[in-house]
Amino acid sequence: MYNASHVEHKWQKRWADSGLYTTSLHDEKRPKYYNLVMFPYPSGDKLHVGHWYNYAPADSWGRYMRMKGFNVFEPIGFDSFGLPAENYAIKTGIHPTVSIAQNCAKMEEQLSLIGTMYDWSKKVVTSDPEYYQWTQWVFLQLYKKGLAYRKRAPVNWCPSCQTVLANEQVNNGECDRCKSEVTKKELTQWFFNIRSYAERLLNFDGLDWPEKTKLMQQHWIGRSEGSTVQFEIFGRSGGKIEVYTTRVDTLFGCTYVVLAPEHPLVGEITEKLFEKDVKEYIDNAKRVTDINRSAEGRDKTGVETGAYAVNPVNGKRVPIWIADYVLMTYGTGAVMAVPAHDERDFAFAKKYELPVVTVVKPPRDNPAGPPTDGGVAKGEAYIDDGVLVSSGDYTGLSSEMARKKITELLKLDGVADFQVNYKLRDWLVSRQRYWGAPIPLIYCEKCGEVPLSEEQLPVLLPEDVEFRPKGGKSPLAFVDSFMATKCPTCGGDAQRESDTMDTFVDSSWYFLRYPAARMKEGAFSTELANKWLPVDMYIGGPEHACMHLLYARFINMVMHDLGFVDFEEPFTRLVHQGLVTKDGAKMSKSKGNVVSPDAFVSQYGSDVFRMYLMFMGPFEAGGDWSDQGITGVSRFVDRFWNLMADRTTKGSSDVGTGEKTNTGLASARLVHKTIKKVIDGIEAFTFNTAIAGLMEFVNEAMKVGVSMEDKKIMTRLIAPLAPHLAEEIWEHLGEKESVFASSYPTFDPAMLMETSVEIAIQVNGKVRGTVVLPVGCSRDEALRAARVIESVARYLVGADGAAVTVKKEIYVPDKLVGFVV
RNA sequence: GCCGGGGUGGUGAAAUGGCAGACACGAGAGACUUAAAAUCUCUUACCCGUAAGGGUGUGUGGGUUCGAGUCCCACCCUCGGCACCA
Repeated sequence: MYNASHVEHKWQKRWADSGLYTTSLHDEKRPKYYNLVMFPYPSGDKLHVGHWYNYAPADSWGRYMRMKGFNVFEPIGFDSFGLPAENYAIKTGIHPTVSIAQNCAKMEEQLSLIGTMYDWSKKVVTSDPEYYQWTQWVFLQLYKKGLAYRKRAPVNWCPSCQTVLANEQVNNGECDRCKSEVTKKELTQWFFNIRSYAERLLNFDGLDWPEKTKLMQQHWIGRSEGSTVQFEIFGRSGGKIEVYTTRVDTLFGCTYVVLAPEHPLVGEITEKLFEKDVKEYIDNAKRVTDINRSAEGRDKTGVETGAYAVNPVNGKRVPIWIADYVLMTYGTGAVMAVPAHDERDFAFAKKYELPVVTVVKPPRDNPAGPPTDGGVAKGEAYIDDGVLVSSGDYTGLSSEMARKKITELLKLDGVADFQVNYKLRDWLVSRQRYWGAPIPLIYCEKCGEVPLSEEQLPVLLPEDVEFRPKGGKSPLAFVDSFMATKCPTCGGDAQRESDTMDTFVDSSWYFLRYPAARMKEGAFSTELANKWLPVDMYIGGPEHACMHLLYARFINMVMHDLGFVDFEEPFTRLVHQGLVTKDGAKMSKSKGNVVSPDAFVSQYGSDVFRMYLMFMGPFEAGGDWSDQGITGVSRFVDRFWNLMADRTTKGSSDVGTGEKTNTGLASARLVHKTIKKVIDGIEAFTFNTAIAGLMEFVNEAMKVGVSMEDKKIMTRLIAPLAPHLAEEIWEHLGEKESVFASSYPTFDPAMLMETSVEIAIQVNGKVRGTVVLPVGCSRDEALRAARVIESVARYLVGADGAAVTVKKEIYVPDKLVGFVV
């Protein structure tokens, strides 16, 4: 009887004592392999099924690569700054330093129960000063390169968390963390200029990432090619409105111009008569913005300014409107409205009875396109490209050509130019919170904004703080002993920056530090980073596609540009684990459907639990948790144990397939087939089929016995999936070293060859019988053999007993024979 | 609305265009047992049939093909992501 709990304790202790998984980072003999999982947040809750679902298969992958001969580095750490610990402190008075230390210790213990081969000597904890000092250093590097800057900007503000949120942290107008409604607030904030890296971030060359993730990042970055066009303001010499458009080909169809409510020209151009309405609209827009524009649905609103703009292409006067469907944060904050060819402009024009002028028609060679005037007649905008009409000299040009020509010509007069825009906004890194890395800057009355020097790091978080944020200021702002400092330049009185950094800054460089986790002289070792990075395999949730994964790439590129590392991309291969749900719903405390692994682990053991999670389905698909199926894996482990560890092996050294041969070939074929199936499964992250392959082998071997040699093969085969079990059997089989010091079995393709094969026989596409034929049997032989099979033959004769005409004979070697009659 | 996954037995699932449902769970029957648990054996897509056998089946409707879960077109449902980006 296999005693999982005893065996697992034994091996966990032995692994830890022997330092088996402390990777020698200077080993030159084996190729390196950096196997990384996204590090966890050390929450007070226990490790849940989702953690296991992520970490256990990731560890199996690492163990597999290790046995394949790689020197595998598999580190782990804790992403320990952030709101939950601070909110917990506000509620309970327990200091984050204390609660985080407790949580880390607890999670470390739980993580070791999984039986992972983490190299704990390289642990990083982002809230330790020895780490965040270097997060501050990273900030300074960006500052020096001109990539960190301050600006006053309307920001997403969570009234409940009293903090600023990144766009990425706002969902449906709600705060990502507390679900409160997000409002706007004007604050001076620190930003990282990630936009200047937009173009490079769009390039995924050489990255083995899921297509889906690349697409999501591309959409997030949102590159668009267009033109800026300047409209003169009628009656105001020198007054100009610059608009951005991707459809300059529709310029002749522009019937009005729209400014965002926040546009700086609004006050200047509004005519007296319209001032009251405009003011009202803008006030309203601010409030509407506060409540969240999307909550208003898609209904467009706007107000007239009374001013007019002049279309540079034809000198036509068009009214200037203000509407909140134009965003100040994208393009120039002003658009030329072409209702005939833009859905939003069309809806707006209909509502306010503005003219609709068609200037693009479907190309003649596209009969599928709308018929007459592009669709305006049908009550909708024609938004596709086509051929220009009513467009002066440009009439008859294709949209594509017209965009080029119109911009080029207007460019000569200096009123237009080509322009590429991105949806991506700069990364807002200021947080008005306590539990984060302080931004390493001071404000001096004489010298202004002064960055600290490296020697002045870390800027330590003060211990004694009132955590509750007040009025949009960080709790640090109220700690005089922290705030008051001397200017490093002039020595005069100065104030520290009171904001801390977004925790995404912490996690955007941690993978660089792991190889030199204890390093005191720098954030990371250039030498070790160049040796060990990029990360060969990065495993984590798809929810990080547009945040963490984008930020990490950005920071890594900056480090590259500064000459600290010689690779641009940090993660070569990326795999996302699927979501484990319970009754179809995401597990969450509020729903009360969180499944705790602990009871299952103590009942069945961690190997069984790990394999059950892997057996549920493909790793990337996730699945719905059910308590039931685990018994199947548990039975399998018992049978595997009984079969392998039982020394009274049946005398035969062969594992038969029911047609046992004297040569033993049949058994070898099953062994090799199993090896192939397991390897294929692991490589594809479909561990379920790998485990199924092992089950098939055991089911067969139970009947006929298994040789010592094959026992050793199977034990090595299962080792990455059930590490404790494999070690124990390995020892039982008389091996002295760890099974993970052995190599992974390989298969011989020649051994997979069958001598005979069962072939399906189809008549008119329907299977009517089968026949066993030698492999590589000729067409004639196969057809002859197929014809005489009774269940087939009767379909080849008519009612009168005469042979029917066979119109076609098909032979797919070693697969099937087909007759068409 | 747009972009991307995904729809296969009672359940989780498997299947280079070639015998759909491997491997498991559950269920049913049996063996062992004083009994139960555990274990082992057999059955288990659906319909008709005592059976032999036949028919129908991979979200729906079309198409390509000797042959489609797999490829193409249209649609429905579902899960994720984005959402006035000019």
